[in-house]
Formats: sequence, structure tokens, C-alpha cells
Amino acid sequence: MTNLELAWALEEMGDLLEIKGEEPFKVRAYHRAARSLEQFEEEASVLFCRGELEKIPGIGKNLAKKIAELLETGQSTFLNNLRREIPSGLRQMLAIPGLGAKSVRLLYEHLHVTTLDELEEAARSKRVRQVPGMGSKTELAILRGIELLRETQEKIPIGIARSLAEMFRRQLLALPGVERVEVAGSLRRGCEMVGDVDLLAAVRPGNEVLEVMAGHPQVKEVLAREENHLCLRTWTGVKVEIFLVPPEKYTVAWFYLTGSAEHRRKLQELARRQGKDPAACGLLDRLEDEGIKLDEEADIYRSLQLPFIVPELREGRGEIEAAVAGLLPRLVTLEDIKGDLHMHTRWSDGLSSIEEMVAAARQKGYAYLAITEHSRSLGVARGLSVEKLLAQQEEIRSLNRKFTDITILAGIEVDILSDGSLDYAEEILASLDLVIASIHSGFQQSEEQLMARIEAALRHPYVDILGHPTGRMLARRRPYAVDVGRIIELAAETGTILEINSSPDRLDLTAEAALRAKEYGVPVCINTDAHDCYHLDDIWYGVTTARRAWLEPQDIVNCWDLDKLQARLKRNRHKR
DNA sequence: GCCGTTTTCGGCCCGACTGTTTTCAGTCG
Repeated sequence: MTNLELAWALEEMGDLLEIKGEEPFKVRAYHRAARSLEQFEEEASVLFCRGELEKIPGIGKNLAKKIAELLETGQSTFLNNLRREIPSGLRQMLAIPGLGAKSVRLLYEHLHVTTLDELEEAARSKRVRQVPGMGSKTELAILRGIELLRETQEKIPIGIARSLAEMFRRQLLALPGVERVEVAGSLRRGCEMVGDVDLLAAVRPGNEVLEVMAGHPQVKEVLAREENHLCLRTWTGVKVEIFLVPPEKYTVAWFYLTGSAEHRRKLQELARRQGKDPAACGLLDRLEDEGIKLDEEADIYRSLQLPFIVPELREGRGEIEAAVAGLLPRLVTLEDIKGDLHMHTRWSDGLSSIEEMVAAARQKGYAYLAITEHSRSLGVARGLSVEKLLAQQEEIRSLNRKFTDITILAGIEVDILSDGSLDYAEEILASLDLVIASIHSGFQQSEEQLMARIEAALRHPYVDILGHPTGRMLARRRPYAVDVGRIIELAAETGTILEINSSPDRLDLTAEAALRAKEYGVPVCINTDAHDCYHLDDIWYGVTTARRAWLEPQDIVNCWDLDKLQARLKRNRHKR
């Protein structure tokens, strides 16, 4: 069992205990341990062999015992008992915004609802308001929440899909007879939400891949099984499809499974216009091979006199026309990123020191990074008082004297308060190298109020970047009521940079909005918002989103040299 | 549940907002 699987098990235990009404601190211990396992570098199974599970932060005697059982048997008696005790539908209800464990338990006790369907019915028939402490607004929130869940039902955020895919990929590769395994489908195209995880394996005859994978401990049920195809559902509810092909058919199958269907259709059209047989170009309508042998995907495009089109662009949104005209963008890559401009440290709610963040940034080959803590009003995140902010600037200055290979920018993620003012006075903001303004409160305000706040922030002379512009959380929270188009116009007018927040929970701006920003000439920056040094790796999600938005290095300020970036920041402050 | 220059008990992030009340509990970031 991997750390990720263990973390999921602990997470579920925590959720179920919370619904049961366990002590909040105990519940939090489970959730904290799950986070800790996810981020722990070494595999718990290795530590277990050495009897060192308790070296993982947040894992004590009790949790170590539960993890040991999971590692030894793939099962947990404790979790199985909890699952028997608490209907699984109750845990799903926790995902409804505004419903916590207490409310879920109350609904269960009073209305005996155990599934989302039953809860929806109870809300529709106005029975929820009979529960003490609940009224019509709660009913509405439940109905809206269920609607949100339904929209994303069967779909999971890219971050979860990618971890799961990597886990299955590694395990497939370890099986005899497996030569190659790659991710395909919408996950390979970098979509923010994916319906299932598609994996394609090149296999030799006589392998037992399907037998082994069908019995995998993560697998709850086998949805379909054919000669060369297995469709599974994991305990976490994710659909995983595994396709097997002989090595010589790999390229065509990988291309086919990557999609999108629209991209394939347009390529077929092009082939016909060129008087070619689509099948002979590897553009089959189905997965079965027709004896076409191609070494790599580029051969498929080459046969149509096209340059290679990367998976992120294969959506049938003009990429083929651009390829024909020789106008494909030179998309941003991870190597183009020269720095990360949004991260937190132990000074506020981060887990690493500034020096640890610097070391991690150096490891990535960055030339610069910005430390941007939360501002004073965000108490929950230990937002910095003016005194602490100044003290941190002093530490950053001293570190900058010490390091010659990398530059630390003293920044802030300042809250845009409910009235549109910023959380520090102008002279404080003026003393910083970089100011990100973000909304962390008053999500429920009207579009008028929210837009007035954002406009005020964008017009502020010292705001350089608007952080996570819409506030959406994938599969968890809709964007707050903002007009993204108007934000982009205002950014263009005021010279404000818009953030692509790379956190796989956010991806905000979306690829669509980032593309629109580019059309308006608004530069973006791709930031991780990391709260520890490991999450600087989340930059991959932001870069992938930017690639889906057709962005090139010149469109992204943290692909620029430090001189150019600083000149831009300075010039913009003078302009306003 | 975990953890310890507060060390084997007693803390553990805390304040704003919302919806429901009529003084507050639950949720969220």
C-alpha cells in the first residue's frame, strides 16, 4: 500500500469518526496524519519494516498500529467496523458546502436519510426544516450542494486522478510481461476534471495483468472485463480503465485513447481533404489495429504534413488549423519557469522555513521566489501583524545577502477586505517587492459588491497580482459571484497581473479564462501558493493549465528574467 | 488522536459569517 492509499484510509476514518460525533481533536489527528502521510517523502511500508512508523509526524502508537494492519493485510478492522456503522452516503453529504458532520448526523437521526437521493427528497419535500436548527435556507443550500455534486459526479479533480494514475502505472510496470505503461485520455490532455483514469499498457502474450489488477486491494468492483480491457472502480469511487495492446500497436492506440474525439474527427476530415485514407494514417475510428505500424505519435501528424500537436491542445479548438498554418504556439514548459511568486512559510500558516523554500526553489533551478504570507486579518492562517511583516522583511534582506544564486522577493498576499480596502496601509505595501491581493472572506457577497472590491484592489497603486481570481475550488466550491471577463478588462486597464493558482484544488484562473487574458494582453503568473517546500512541485498543474490556454513564455511573468520582472513591477506602480 | 525548552497531562489555529435563533451553534478558511 502506498502512502496515498494509507492517507485515504485515514481520511475516511477521520470523516466517519467525525460523523459519529467523536472528539474534534481526535478527528483532527486522523486528518492531520492523512495530510502528513501524503506529503511524507519515504514510503510508510519501508518505515514499517524498520519499525519506524512513529517517525512520521502526527503518527503515534495508535495510528501506527492501524497503519501496520493496513500494510500487512490491505484491510483495517477499525475502518471496516466504521463502514458498517456509518452509511457511506453520510460521508458523501460532507461534501455539500455548508453541511458539516454535526448537521449530517442530525439529518440522519431525525430524518433517517442515508443517501444523497434521500436527502434531496427530504429537502424538496421541506422536511429538512423540521430538524431543529435547520430552516429553508439550509434546504436550499442542500439542494444547491447536491446539484454541484451531481455536476461533478463521476468526475474527479486532476490532482487526485494524477496520483492514482501514477500509483497504478507503477504497479502495472512491475508486472511480468508489461513493457510500457502511459496515461491516456483527458488526464493526458491535462483536463482539470476527468471522468476516469485511462491507462494503456504494452504487453507481451501470456501475461496475467488483468487477473492481477482485477484483484488489486484498491479495487472495489470490476465494472467490465474483456480480452484486452479492464474497467474498475476503486474504493474511493474513481473509475480506472486499463487497456492492453501488443507493443507494435502502441502508438496508434495511445493516440486514439488520448483523444479528444473532436480532435480525431477534425484530423480525419483533413486526411480526406488531402485525399488520404484516414486508416492508413493511423486515424482509425476504433481502437482495433489495421496493421498500421507507426513508431511515435509524431508520425501520425507527419503523414498529414503537420507538426506534432501536444495532448494539451488536442481539443478541436483550432489547433489543427493553427498547425496547418504553421502557427502553433511555442507552449510554456516547466523549464521556462524562472521563479514562483506565491508561497507561505512558518511565518504564517506554512510548514517550511524561508530557507527550506529557498532550497527547494534552487533545486528547481529557479532564479527567484517571492515569500507572500497572509495578512493580519486572516487570523486562522496566522496572518502577519505589521511588526512581524517588517521583521520578516529583515530576515529576507539578510538571506539575500547570504545567497548569490537566487533572489528572494519580500511579498505579501494581502486580503481584500469586505469593503474593498486592503489589509495594510499604503506605506506598508509600498515597502514590499511584490503585492498579491486576494479575497478570503465575504464569499457570499453579491456580484456588485465583489466586483467593487476587486476593482478597488486592481486600481490600488501597489497591487501587482490578483491571486486566485475567482476563488473556485474544484468539485467543492463554485467561483464567487464575479464577472471574469470584467476582471480581465480591469486587469488590462490597470496593468495588473492575473494569477493561475497551480494548487490542484484550485486551478484558478481556468485555462479558458487564461486564454482570454492572453487575448486582452494581460500577463499572467503561474504560482503554486505552496504551504511547504514539497508543494512547489504543484507548478506542474499551473503549467499544464497554461499550456491548455495556449500560453507562451512571454505571456507569463515568472518566465521572465528577474530584471524584466522587476522593471515591469516598478513601472506599473509609477503608472498608477 | 498527537505531542512535549508548557513533558505523561492538558493543550491542540481562531475569528467571521451564516442561519437560526432571541443568544448561539455550526461551518469555513
